[in-house]
Amino acid sequence: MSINKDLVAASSTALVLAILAEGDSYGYAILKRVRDLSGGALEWTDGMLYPVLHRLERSGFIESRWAKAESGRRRKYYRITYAGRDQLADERRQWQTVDKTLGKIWSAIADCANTSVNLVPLLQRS
Amino acid sequence: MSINKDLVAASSTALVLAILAEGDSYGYAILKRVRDLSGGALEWTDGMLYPVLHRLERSGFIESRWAKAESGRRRKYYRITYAGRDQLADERRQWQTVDKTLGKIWSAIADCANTSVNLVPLLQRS
DNA sequence: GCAGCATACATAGCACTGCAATGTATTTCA
DNA sequence: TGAAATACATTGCAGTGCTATGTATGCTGC
Repeated sequence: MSINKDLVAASSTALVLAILAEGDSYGYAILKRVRDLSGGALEWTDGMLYPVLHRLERSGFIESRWAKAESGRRRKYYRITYAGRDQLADERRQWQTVDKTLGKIWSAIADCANTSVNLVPLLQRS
Repeated sequence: MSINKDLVAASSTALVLAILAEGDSYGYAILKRVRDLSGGALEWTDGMLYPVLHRLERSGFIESRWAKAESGRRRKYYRITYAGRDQLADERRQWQTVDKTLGKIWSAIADCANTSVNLVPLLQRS
């Protein structure tokens, strides 16, 4: 299943901030975490994630430091700031508001389908 | 509460299609339905909705016809197509996939916060 | 030693998108 | 008669972003 770009974009900030709220991390590891969490449904590209990280850093929601792994690899670790935690809470609130709205209309459709099951085919044909 | 534009955009197709799956409707009524469903949190502008409706029509997900209300007002009624119903199912599936992903990481954070409650303040200050 | 792969990060131009701002039209009501 | 409500339309400017591409380095098998 491919997830459309709007939805990826709309959820990316919340996901990145939440993953960093779990603990400091770096780009490559974040990519893998997103893939794991989504069961493979969300496959972000490098080209997408890094600009997101840079944007979040510019906004003051995360901060970074270069470090070296035991293997000798350099990594850029990101960490969520206090402002970032606030933003995450806001993102979460917004997501849940919209989710609740969608949930309502989806329930309403399910009710319509059940009560009008005999009428819908007729209406559709005329 | 204002919902950011990405999230509005990402949810607008699903919302419009779902509202029309409930029953035929027209622009102005859709605006009011969205406001009602969201408890006032989602206030779409005309300028946003009509291009969305036109786009969905171009894509074949909805179709339209002009009619006159009892009051004499002209209205453009929109109706979801079969293709539109398929698209709605897809949109729903995608939303729920991402919602589930977010739910997992939000739960994980809640667990982190609970188990590390004594450590977090110390780590943050150093 | 070397090539291929994995690990890690960077970036910009082209393509695209979209909505704020603005406009039109008509009915209702004080 | 004018303001408000009801109803729809549209585009240019502003903004956004991700595809495509690139750099760097460690690891491993041959």
